Amino acid sequence: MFSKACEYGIKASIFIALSSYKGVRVSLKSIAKEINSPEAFTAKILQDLVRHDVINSRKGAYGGFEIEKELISSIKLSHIVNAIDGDSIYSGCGLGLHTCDENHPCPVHHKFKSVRDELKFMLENTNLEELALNIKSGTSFLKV
Amino acid sequence: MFSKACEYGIKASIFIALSSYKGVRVSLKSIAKEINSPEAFTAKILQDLVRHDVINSRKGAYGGFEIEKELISSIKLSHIVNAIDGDSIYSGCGLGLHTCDENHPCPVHHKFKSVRDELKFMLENTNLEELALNIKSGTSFLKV
DNA sequence: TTTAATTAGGACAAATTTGTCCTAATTAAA
DNA sequence: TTTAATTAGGACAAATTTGTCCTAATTAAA
Repeated sequence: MFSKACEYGIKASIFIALSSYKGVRVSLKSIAKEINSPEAFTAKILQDLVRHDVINSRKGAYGGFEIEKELISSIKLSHIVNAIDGDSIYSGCGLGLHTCDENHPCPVHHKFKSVRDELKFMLENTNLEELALNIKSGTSFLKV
Repeated sequence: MFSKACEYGIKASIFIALSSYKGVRVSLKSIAKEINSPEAFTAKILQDLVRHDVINSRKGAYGGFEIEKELISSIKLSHIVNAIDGDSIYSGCGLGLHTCDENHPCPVHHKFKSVRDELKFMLENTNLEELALNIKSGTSFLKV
């Protein structure tokens, strides 16, 4: 469904949010350990998220990644997915046609519409706060 | 959403179904032309579909690909997708966790459930007949 | 039986995604 | 000012997906 990069990006963002609530920046190292991802590859993805203003970074000693507490609830899954994979999952034709719309639909266009719309709605209406809280309460898990 | 291979596989199957209604086998060449796909790569995908009993092939002169008329309406999108991509789209964890279920859900498990279920339902309840008929009537299109 | 047309399939190449390694730049504490 | 800890980012490598080329096997007509 998502690329590996996107999967790591989502998990990393949740962990950063969780830690930001406690007011502590987290290092690449601890993120990679916590979400069970390859460190250097995760670094690239985090750079991407920084560039897209999803997370903040601070270089140097005592540096790391964080998200402003007040912003956590306003960051949607769609922001993360868009930053890393673009919007091709829920826009773009299911069968890869160059142009595919109501006037010139691919064979599965209408069949897919509700699935894509629901996916889009879900991504745009799920925020980092709720995901982080579920981790905190032990209702969901970041690895294994 | 799907792999390129799967996109080609779905489009090819629809075209083969369409032609099989007319009682004519279609060659790889004409399939690739009709669905605008690379010929040799399409060949591999068709082999896969033959092995999975989604379509039939006949070698040699006057050979090509076909589907038994009576079976067309019983072939679901899920059969094609499963043959080529497996079932990882609608089973398998959205964040790539090894084990992810009700007892040990990833952060997006419940959020994704309805999307995945709807996708699964759609794939399992859409058959080649209806897709082929829409092409025939000009309601949908296989290329551009 | 010969020939032309066709699928099957192996070997490989190109493109993309995933992942690694190394150095530069930066930061805060000592 | 020095040092240790850290992100940024370039270059590259491995793995996977996508795509190509070629020959073998098969088929039906002539």
